[in-house]
Amino acid sequence: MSDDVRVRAAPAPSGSLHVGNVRTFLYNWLHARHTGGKFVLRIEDTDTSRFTEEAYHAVLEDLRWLELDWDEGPEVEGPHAPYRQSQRTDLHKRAAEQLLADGAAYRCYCTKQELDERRQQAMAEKRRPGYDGRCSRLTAGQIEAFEAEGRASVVRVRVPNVGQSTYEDLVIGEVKTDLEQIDDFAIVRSDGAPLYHLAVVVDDGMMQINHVIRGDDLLSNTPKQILLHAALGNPVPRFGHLPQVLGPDRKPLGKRHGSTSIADFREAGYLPDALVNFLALLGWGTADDTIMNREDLIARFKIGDVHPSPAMFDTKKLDWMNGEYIRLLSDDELTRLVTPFYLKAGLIGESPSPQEQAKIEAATPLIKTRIRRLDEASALVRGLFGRVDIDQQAGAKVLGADHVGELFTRTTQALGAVQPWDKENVEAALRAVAEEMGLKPRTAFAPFYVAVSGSTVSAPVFDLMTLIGRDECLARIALAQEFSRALQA
RNA sequence: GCCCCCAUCGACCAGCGGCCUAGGUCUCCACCCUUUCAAGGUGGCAACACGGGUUCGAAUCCCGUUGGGGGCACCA
Repeated sequence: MSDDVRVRAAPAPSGSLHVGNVRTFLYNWLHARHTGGKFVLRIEDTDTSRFTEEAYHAVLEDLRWLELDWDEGPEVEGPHAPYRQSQRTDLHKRAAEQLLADGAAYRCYCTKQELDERRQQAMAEKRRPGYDGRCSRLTAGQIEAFEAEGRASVVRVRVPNVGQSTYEDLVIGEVKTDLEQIDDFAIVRSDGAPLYHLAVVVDDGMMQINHVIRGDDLLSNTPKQILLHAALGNPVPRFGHLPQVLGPDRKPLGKRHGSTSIADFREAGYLPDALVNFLALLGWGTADDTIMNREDLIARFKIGDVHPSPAMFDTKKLDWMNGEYIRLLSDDELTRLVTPFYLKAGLIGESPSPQEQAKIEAATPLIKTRIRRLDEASALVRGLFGRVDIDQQAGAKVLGADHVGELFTRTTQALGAVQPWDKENVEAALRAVAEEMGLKPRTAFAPFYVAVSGSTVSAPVFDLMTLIGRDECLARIALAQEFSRALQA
């Protein structure tokens, strides 16, 4: 039982999750699923001023969208509830009292101002700017005097200043820290609010988390947490530190890199499976396989194989991979997924008519190999849902050619005779005209792309023409004919 | 200033002392296919940061340099 892996994700709810954090959660999730352990979700919402209920729900929604399911946590609950840190402060305070009683911690009466001054002085003298531990040496009389004075105090942990803290990191390997480098850190604020290190350690301990996998920005804090676990009498969990996810400028991925939240990726038309696959490969990989579904990932992922060096978030590869996943979709699935994007692009209304619905479905096989993100689809099939203004550049480039007038005239005649109006016949008619005029296919058909789609880039034109019908086709060709004449004049 | 972590093609990974003439994927380039754009197929360019060791043998182990990142809070 106690051998079962228990990991956790501990997001601070500040809106839609950032891809870097998601990668961390994913690795926790994969580690839990690979080992048959439990994945716990705990919301670290202690800083109530910064976090909203809305942001909290956004986090849960992101995880659900990504299909990273949690075994214990908000809404599913579990034996270690509550799973919101803000509801656990009493537990944290009690732990602090215990540490105080055991002598593992002490009250520090230095004021914020005093600490700031000393820190600045230390910096000026090029010394390490940490706390010097003076309140740990207070006499009973001095403490009494401070208390009588009504001085506020923080609670600090006594950290020995000799010796080393050593642990075996799951991804980095052995990590040694001289305890001299760690000063007596605060665990409770002067207003009584428990601080981060206390809260995590207490919660991880009570929730029996035995593998802590997190970003390496917490690496140098790990000895503190190991100390705290020991002081609290907890079994010390194993730690694994994941390197940063970098932006294209090789700086840690952040807000200034633009759209990096899960909500952004969802809106741009990335699929959760693609994102999961891609993120899994950011810091880990196999010799041969790139496209791996969740089962593959779970089967092959080993936390010990994670690369200890930082990885750059490369959108190009994500785009490619997303395209691969789109092509893996059935037509029905793809239709269902792109429809909201057509709505957003204004191609269709809230509740499409049967005719519109038929077009939506007919468009799917036409876009499937042509998009890498769902939001790219509407541009390719816009002409299917209504007339599109001719793009000036495309028009000038294609419709200005000498053969265009005759091509349009002859084609109009040919299309008038097509019977029945289906793709084979439409295509045959156009090819026949091209051949009569001795035109290469690409020069013969380009004008029709512009006439029908307004652009030279779109879904295949024979399909579009067939779908919009003869009358509409002839009308658009007539319009393009005018455009062409205007150019000649 | 002090401490810690990291270092293979442009990018992501493989490599755990000989299988390495360093492999795969994305990107890029060329060609093929082709109604545009894609998709698909074939081929190509491209890397062990540097310097010292250890060893019969090093991309792999050790040390240093350089470069990148993180930390040193009554933030998380």
